[in-house]
Amino acid sequence: MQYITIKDIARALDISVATVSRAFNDRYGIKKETRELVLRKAKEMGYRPNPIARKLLQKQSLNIGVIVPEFINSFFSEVIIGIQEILCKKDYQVIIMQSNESAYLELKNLITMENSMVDGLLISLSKETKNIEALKQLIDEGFPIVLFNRINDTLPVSKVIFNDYKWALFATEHLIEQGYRKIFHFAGPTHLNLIKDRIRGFKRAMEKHRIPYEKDQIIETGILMEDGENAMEALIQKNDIPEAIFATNDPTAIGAMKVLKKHGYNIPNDVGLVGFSNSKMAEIVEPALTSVEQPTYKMGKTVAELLLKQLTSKEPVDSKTIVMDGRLVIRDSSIKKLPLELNK
Amino acid sequence: MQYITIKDIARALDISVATVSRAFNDRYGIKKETRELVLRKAKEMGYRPNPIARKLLQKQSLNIGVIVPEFINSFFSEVIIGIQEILCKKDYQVIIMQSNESAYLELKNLITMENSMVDGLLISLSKETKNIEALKQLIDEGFPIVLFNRINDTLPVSKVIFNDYKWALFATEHLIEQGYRKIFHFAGPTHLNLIKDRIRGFKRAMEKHRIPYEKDQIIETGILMEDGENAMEALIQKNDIPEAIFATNDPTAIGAMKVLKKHGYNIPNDVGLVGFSNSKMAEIVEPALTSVEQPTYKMGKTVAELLLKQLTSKEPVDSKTIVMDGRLVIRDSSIKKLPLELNK
DNA sequence: TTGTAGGCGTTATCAC
DNA sequence: GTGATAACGCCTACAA
Repeated sequence: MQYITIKDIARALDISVATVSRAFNDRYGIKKETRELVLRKAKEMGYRPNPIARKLLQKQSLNIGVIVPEFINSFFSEVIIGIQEILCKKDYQVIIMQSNESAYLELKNLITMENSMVDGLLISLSKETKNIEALKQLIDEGFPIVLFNRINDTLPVSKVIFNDYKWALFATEHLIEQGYRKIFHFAGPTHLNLIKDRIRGFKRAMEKHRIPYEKDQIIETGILMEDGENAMEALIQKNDIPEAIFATNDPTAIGAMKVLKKHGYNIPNDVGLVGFSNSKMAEIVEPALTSVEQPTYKMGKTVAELLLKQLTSKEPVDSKTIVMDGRLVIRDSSIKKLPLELNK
Repeated sequence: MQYITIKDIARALDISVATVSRAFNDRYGIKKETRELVLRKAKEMGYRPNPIARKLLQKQSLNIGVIVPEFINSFFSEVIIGIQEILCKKDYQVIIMQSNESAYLELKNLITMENSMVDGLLISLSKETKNIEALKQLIDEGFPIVLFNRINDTLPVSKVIFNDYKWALFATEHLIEQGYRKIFHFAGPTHLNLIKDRIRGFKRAMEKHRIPYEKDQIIETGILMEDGENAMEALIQKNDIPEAIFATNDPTAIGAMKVLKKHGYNIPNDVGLVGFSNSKMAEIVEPALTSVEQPTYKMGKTVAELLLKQLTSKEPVDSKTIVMDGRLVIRDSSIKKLPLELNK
């Protein structure tokens, strides 16, 4: 591949490279005819500006790094689409890396990104991440970073999160309103903020409705389907069957559903179920799973816009935290059938 | 962010930039002590080489573009993980773009990639793509491209595909072996090679087992769950109920399943079902869906390796087509229950 | 309005 | 073994 440069154009037209350069940039300071001449010739020769040269000069890579735990599940894929939507328009390129939920890989990604001179970073922490020193240092150096979804409260940067507390509260309240009382919460890794918030929401709902609950009704399960299966299996072994479960995400809810069905329990009549994230799977399982929908795409756009603001404004931008709202998608898994319907 | 350059190091040590540069590159041609001195100082000053300057000099961006129809469903996400696995190790960065199954957007992505001077391109065509002129031209110019999964036969480049014919044949044969005779095929957009191959496989299986079938047992449905729903709904309206359906992917199979169940049909006893791609959803629906598993991750790695070979070898590399194998994951949706079991 | 020249950070080719 | 210096492709003072 031989690329045409402004030198080639300059030579072809017997003018200086400066003039050619001006034709593309300076809207003034160049004679209209020259400008048009250059532009025509450039098109004819198939010239395309070399972005790398420009990047070297402007000291920016126009690359933004995105580090997410994974993008197999649609949650992060959808966020990424939102991110790209905004950044591509501004000629940024998005480099996506997965931490695979590993703190080690996350750090490695971080370093790779740093070395590759990305202009900014959008990060959702792995479930393992506890040590945030490297991140903190980067932030302290003034490197533009926005955290989203899986954040760490103590880091002084802009953040975009979901109102996990509120929607965990609503989700639990929904179960209460359906008449369920002995409600369990399958929680994820409790050192994550968003998991803590969901637990808080669960507790608040129970307290608000004056429903007593035991500590062990909140079970730390992990975030995979198997985790939900295992937790449910353990409860069944103990013969400690909940009336309903509010699970911290869809996979664990579906895992629980699987095991419950296997053991002959009817959902929603014996056990009600609510998940979180409203994945594609929630629509497909039977009964369809009630779940909290999160504005993934919009979250992506918001994160990107926040970073963009930091990147473009010359003065340091105050970091702020944007809290996004969702909605509860109510499906069969949490709506007790009336006796009438049952008889059908 | 102020970056340290080799100039800074040179100045600090009162030596020339050439020597500093050599310390990082030439393993010889520099005194050991000087080398160590430079390395130590560099570390101390927090020096990191500027990849952009290097790229400018070597005339390569170390960026690889990947264009896929979407990455919400896990198929392409998994392929991308394989791609990254290989390319990141070789210091390439991967730029991912989605065509959203739109030929227009695909072309736009292609142009963006071209302008951003990626060193190579990995492409899976959108379902709409018919006009391949732009791609053809790029290939003719010698631009390194590898196609995968959704390919176009006529383009003279390396390709990585799945053995759709064989596994469509096996999938259909599996249904035949289970005793199903009136088997329908829900096909996707028939101008895609992989869809054609799956249709061929279906036909071959039927012919091999001397099962007569009508043309309208092959239905072009699209690739979404709704497409499967609509096609099934239409069949039910016509009261033309298949004994089994081999669907071109999991979503359409699951769409059909949904509608069949709604109308009171038992799967697998009234209607057998087989999908394609073995998505997460296949495990979760009820009954679990028999589906053809494709080696997505390995496909990604293979595609990337093929491109890498082109990128590194100096002589033009012969383009070849690699055909990958999978397996049929047999689940409940296609295994007729014996009367004994039915009585339970 | 146009051209000359210097520089972005690196590597490579010469001399010395 | 080391140091000037010229690239890579582009932009931008400054001079003409």
